[in-house]
Amino acid sequence: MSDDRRLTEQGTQRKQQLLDQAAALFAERGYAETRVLDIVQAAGVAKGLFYWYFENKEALFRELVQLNRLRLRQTQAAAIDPGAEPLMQIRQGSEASMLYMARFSHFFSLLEVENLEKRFADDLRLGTEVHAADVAALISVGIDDGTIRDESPELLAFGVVGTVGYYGHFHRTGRMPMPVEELAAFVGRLIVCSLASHEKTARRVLAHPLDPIVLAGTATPTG
Amino acid sequence: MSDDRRLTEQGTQRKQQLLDQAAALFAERGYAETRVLDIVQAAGVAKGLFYWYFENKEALFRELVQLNRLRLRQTQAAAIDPGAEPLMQIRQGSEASMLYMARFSHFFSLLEVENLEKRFADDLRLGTEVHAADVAALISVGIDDGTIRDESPELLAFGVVGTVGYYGHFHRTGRMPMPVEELAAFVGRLIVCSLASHEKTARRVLAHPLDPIVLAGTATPTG
Amino acid sequence: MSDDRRLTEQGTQRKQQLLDQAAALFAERGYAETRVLDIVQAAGVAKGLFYWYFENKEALFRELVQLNRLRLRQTQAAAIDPGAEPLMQIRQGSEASMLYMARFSHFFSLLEVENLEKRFADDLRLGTEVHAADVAALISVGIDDGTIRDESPELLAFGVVGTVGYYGHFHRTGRMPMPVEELAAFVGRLIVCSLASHEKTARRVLAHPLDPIVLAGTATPTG
Amino acid sequence: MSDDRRLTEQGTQRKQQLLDQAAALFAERGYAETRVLDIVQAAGVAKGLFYWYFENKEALFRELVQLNRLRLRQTQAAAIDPGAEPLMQIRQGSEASMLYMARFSHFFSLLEVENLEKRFADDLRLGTEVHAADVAALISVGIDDGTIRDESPELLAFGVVGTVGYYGHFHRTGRMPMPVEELAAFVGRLIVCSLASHEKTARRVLAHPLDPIVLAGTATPTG
DNA sequence: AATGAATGAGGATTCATTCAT
DNA sequence: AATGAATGAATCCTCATTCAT
Repeated sequence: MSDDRRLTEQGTQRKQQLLDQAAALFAERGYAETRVLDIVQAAGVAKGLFYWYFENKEALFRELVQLNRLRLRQTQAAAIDPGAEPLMQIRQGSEASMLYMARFSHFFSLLEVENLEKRFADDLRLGTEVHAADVAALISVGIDDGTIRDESPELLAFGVVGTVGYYGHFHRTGRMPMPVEELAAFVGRLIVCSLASHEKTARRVLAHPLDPIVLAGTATPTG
Repeated sequence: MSDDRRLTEQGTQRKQQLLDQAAALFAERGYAETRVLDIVQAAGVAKGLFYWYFENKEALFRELVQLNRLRLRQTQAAAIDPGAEPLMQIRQGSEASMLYMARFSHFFSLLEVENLEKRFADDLRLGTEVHAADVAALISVGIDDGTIRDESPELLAFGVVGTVGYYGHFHRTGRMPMPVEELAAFVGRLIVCSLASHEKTARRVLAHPLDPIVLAGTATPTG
Repeated sequence: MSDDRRLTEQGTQRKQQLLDQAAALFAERGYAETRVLDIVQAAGVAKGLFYWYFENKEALFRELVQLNRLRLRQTQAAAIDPGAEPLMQIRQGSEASMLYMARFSHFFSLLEVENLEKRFADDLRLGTEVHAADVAALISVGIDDGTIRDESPELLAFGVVGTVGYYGHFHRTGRMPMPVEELAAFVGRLIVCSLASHEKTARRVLAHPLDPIVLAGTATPTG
Repeated sequence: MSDDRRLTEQGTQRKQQLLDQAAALFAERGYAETRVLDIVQAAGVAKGLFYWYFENKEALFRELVQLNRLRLRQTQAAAIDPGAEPLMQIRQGSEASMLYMARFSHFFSLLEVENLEKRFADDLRLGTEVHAADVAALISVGIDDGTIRDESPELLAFGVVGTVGYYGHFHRTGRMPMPVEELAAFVGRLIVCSLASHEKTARRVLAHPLDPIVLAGTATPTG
């Protein structure tokens, strides 16, 4: 592949198919352990075709990561009620993230490669960094209006992102034997409790259940 | 290498040296990206010598993980006051873990390899699993005596382990620009707040500072 | 492509365009280093089209060589005055060759591929061989009439061909910072001096300048 | 291979062996057409071993070129009598070059890759460039003392280098069916005639035969 | 004529592991 | 213990060529 050429309808599908198969394989056995040959074989095409659509294996990976990040953000945005109080927005975002991660776990596994593949670090980090910044902003507001404990917003924000990430991870690796919705709700509660400045604030935010969450990109088989 | 033969004084040092260099390289660029050649070059010895001390690359990795796990547990055990209340013990263990992770970050990175290398999953998982079980037991006691929120102990325990893990990770990746002691204290507070059943419980547990924590294995040059 | 089918007007142009681009690329980076993809991209058409006009890459190359050889011979023939003395004819042919090589340098580079691509050796060799034979015949006459040194005509002929070839090469590779006409005149002088049996013969042949030389194929955009 | 490591006696031999085989193959079928596999198979070793001694195929090639250039210069230096007149020195150098090129023709073929492999152009050009500069210096002296025709020394020098190169080439490609010594003598004569300012100068320089020429590096099987 | 898609043989390079000394 | 040498399976990627539309 040389540049961003124009793809036909069929071409677009084929590319998507390769992305899908690659995502599944990466999630199943890891990036390094997945050969280009595995991907094309899974898609039932010849090896050379891979390079018609992608510069190389790494480029495919990056495309995958980018795509995923975009969708997660869309899901979060859709789940958050801009009019709600900060703590509530954080809760909404967290639960949405959990559900998204569970739904597209094979995709999301990719984001955990962070340590093994240093060369992807920046791409991957970007995701949490942006998310953390969003949360930090909400926390600042919460601290100002007294609903959130007065600690460093950045530090607390990393806690939120981390908690979501870890439970997602535990869920993916099969250590959370429960419906995702239940887990998501639990994580929401945990985060609210860890941030709330007072018991009653926490209780108030947790009082009523959230609206059902709609995941982005559900239509395509890619997930 | 065939079996666990007896090593001379020099041999032991040489082996330790290889373990150290490997740990540093694994942490820096990941397992798959670190070649045996890199390790021996870093240690300044010939390639063939590697196999005098280790069955193969994987065996070295496992040895590293095991060693690390052992030390972490020792550190935690030393930091925990068996007579203190559950929440306090959890706090002590968490802070100790944070300090340990910061001190031996190059070692600790290994525990995050989890996803990429499926074949190490079990070895690695063991660590968090055991830790989580310990914490869960303490949480159960706390729930019974009313100091900890009445949620699934297992779920909450994963939160504790996860929080420690994530902040450790963020710290390693240079996103926590502060002294480790401060970060450790923050994490302790966060965990206490997320678990405590009531504000006053949290306040009580957080009232006085912890005893200074002694890290295991500090003596060796490896540590 | 299967046989020599009849091309439409546009088809002929398209083919010529591909030949041109290929010639330029071959000259610039060599045969093996030029991919079919490069050629079609340079021509702005799709890859598949290449095979509509050419059997394969090798066939294109041979076509190019043949075309080039033909033109060179035409140019030489036009420049030579059949009535002049042998040494003069050789001089005329040499200068004409130099000018041709300079004018169509991208084409002419092809004749130097000889060594790398053994499979083209015969095609390419043919060119110099024929040229050398022509020159040798003239030399024989010159030896007989005493104007040319009495050495093996074949050996001397290769010297003429070689000299022209080398200076052409040096010129192409940018090591002759002077107008081609001047270089051509120099080469003519050098060859005359190297062949002439006596000083006065050389002086006589070099006494007057040559008629202006007309290059073959100048009309086409290819040239 | 990483850097310039220290080789054992055996290692040095093995490396030389690979260089030899590669030189022979490159000369026989060209650089691009020679696979690393061919080289190691010719040497009877495993593929991987190639990379123990050479960075890659290109590095081997460069090493070969460099080695060859060095030897040629040594041969030339040994053949030239510093006390002789310029034209004589040029004659001596030219004949020595011819003999060297014939003796190590498989090596020397490499220098003709010039056009095909643009990426080697600089390495290869260096050889002729240096040679031409040496000759040009001698020519300048000859022009000053009136023994050489008054033309641009640089231009004339390229003629000398080119003539030697071309006859060497013709010889290698089997078009000079005669003993090398004879061909070398002929080339010497041709060059002298092409440069000499007067017949008598040429005659004087060509009057007596040259001392026998000793080739550099004859001892090793490498040539 | 023309295009984008698809094929697959082929070649370079890496690297864990073994071997001889 | 230690070294340099050797092995070869594994894998990425290239690119001429063919195909379907």
